[in-house]
Amino acid sequence: MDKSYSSVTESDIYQSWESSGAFTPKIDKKKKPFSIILPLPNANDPMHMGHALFTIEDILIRYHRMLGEPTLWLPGSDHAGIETQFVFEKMLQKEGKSRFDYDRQTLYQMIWGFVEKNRTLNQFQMKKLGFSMDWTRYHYSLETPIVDNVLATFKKLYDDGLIYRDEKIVNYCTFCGTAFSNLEVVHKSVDSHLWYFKYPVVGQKDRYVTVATTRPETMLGDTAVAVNPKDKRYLDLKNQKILLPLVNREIPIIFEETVDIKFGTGAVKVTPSHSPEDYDMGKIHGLEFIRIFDYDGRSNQNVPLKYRGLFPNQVRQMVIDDLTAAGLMEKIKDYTHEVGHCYRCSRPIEPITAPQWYVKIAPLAKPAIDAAKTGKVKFFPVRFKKTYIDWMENIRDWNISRQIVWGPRIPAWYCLDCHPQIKVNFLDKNKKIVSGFYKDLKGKYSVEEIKNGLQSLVAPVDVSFMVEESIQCSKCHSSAVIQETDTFDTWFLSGQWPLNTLGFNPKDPSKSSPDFGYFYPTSVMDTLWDILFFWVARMIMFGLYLAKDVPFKTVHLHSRVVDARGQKMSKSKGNVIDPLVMTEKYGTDALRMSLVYGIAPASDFVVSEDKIRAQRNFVNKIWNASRFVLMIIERFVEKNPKLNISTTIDISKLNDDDKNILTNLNSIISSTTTNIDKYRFGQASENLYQFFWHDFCDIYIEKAKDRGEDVIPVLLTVLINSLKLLHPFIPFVTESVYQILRDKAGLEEPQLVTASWPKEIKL
RNA sequence: GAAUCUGUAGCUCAGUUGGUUAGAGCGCAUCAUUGACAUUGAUGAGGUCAGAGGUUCAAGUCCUCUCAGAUUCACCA
Repeated sequence: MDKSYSSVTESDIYQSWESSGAFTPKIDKKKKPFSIILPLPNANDPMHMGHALFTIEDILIRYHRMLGEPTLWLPGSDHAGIETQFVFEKMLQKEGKSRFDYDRQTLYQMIWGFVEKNRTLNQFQMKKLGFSMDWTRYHYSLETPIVDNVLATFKKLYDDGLIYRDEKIVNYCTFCGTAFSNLEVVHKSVDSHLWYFKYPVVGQKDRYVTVATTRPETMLGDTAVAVNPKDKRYLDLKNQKILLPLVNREIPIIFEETVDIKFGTGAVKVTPSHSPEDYDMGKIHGLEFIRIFDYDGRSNQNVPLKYRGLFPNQVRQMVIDDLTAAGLMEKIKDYTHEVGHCYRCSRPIEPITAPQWYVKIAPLAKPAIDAAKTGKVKFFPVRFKKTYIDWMENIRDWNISRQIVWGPRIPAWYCLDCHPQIKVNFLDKNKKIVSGFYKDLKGKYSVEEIKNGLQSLVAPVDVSFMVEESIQCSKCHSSAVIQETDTFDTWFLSGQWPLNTLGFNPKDPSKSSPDFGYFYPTSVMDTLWDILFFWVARMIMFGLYLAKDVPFKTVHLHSRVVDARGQKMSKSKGNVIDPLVMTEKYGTDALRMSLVYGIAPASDFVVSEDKIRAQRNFVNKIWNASRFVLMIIERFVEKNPKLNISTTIDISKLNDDDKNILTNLNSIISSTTTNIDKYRFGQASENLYQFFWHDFCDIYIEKAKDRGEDVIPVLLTVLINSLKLLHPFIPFVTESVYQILRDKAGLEEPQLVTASWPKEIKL
């Protein structure tokens, strides 16, 4: 609202709504509820245009509230594991520090404090945008009861045999210091080269096998060369060995059908510890796994001395130089290929073997696929159903462990006395980093000192663990028991969000809160399509697994906001339009309207200041038209101080103009209702705009200027019904106008936010 | 490599199950208006709906192909 028109501010109106209790639904078993769980924003993140699109949810919520349904919009915010830690580490970096300067308890406390400072900011901002959320039911993902539930879910999965540890090849970012799921890897096309190396065959002078590779540096970890058994060029190499150059290790030649005869030379160097395909080959052929890069990104003791302690690109150059010098470089060709990059820091991902925690996903995915196929969960737009099912049918086991601090730790405990081969990293009393195997450190450091200064531990996959917290080992009764330092993938927690925010009890579902029984499954999950797999799919799986029902009946995927050049808005590109700046400049109503006006579902759409300005003019129009109606009423009251204002329409007294506008009103009531029901917000807002501005203002009101007081009932009826229809889109101005009208014309309903949705008028 | 989406007025985009002269906002032109309107109103110009073929009484809308662009998924050296 343009502030110059009224002394009532948007925040006054918001407060009056909130304090009236309008946002807090009352459970009424006789009525069907309507509920939406807010896609939880990151707690440390200020709002951007993407969040402003929650306007769509507010439209649904306000509409259903006006229909008289007990309506819940449940807000919350997420600790956002890796995202937040990444932001925090950037701050540390500016101070010349790093995460390695702190033990994990201290680091956790520091991040906690950082998030607490920012956590209320986006709440304030959501209120600015007029979102009618039930703040009495607000949740934060690290609240103790929520975390307890998440840990209980882990326990249940474990008891059901769906949790396991394995040392597979994972997507590891050595800069972020953690593994990622496949979804978190961004594939980018990179211009590089194919290097052709000659590997000598053992015992055969001048017989070489030439391999082609994009990653020369990994050759130090080769443990085989693979050729296709049908490849005639290599038939003589059965049972022969290769002498790996630079390393002088004898490695076998294996025959593997998956090797493409046509690619390169048809011979592949095999590095099982640093390539996903080679890992599979290594498993099938029982090859040696030699990991040559450590989790800090540097080469380790598994390579010859001169190559140790270096980053991959440094090793690459040395290997190329040394092979060239040895006359083993056959040729170098240009080659473009896809390389995985960290979605967080954009550095190349190092495929690396590491022990991780996994969820067996197939048993969870199956019911979630069925739910989509049978329509228990509906998708809008429907094309996303196919995307969802395709993805779910090809899903792989879910790596839920992250080697970061910020987030709940995986509830598993190891006994260091039973498993002295566990490696620990910690800060000693003097704050110096100590790394090593427990068996070597045992005499020198107490368990307490290790625990207090702990940064991380690495436990081989064959060690046993306990899933109940205890002070003693259940086998040897040692008190050297230490908790896993891996934390959960954020989505493991947020995947259970609808359950946990509504008070589901995973230990005993019958003891869940009344909210859960009433509001679950929720009505709609509205979110951006880019977290369909990350979040929506996981919520469906967890919902069905834990509560035996889907978490929401409809998934509505909304559009993505892009800039005028079609680019995704992001801080690093500097093309962000700040919704709060727009709110200040043009009013919240104008911003909201511009976010839904004329948009198609789930396609990118452009927000520009022009568009917002156009909607500001519309909001002004509403204000001014209302002022005109008020003026007519005031004149009437001056002349007839003792008469009441009537909104009752006497059909026999209507002229053609009256009949026309009322017919149009009826049709806009019915079209707006179906358009919102079918998520056609763009159409709904366009029709309303057209009706109000042209049918009502330009035609009816213009003609009304020449008429007497008899115009008042129709004028008021159309205005009030229009305000109601517009209210979900344009809440502030409509409410403020309505309340003035209420006082002048003696209307019954106290506020628009809880007023009844219009019904067609009988003519 | 697989899948999906997009191509409609100068710009940004709507167009629901195929149905009369294809719509909006911004911009542009002309006129009017400053007594609801930090303006607004009236009128108008501007489109072979990417291209080709097909189905149909009827296609922007359905089918096939071509061209152009975007995105997502994917372990190919």
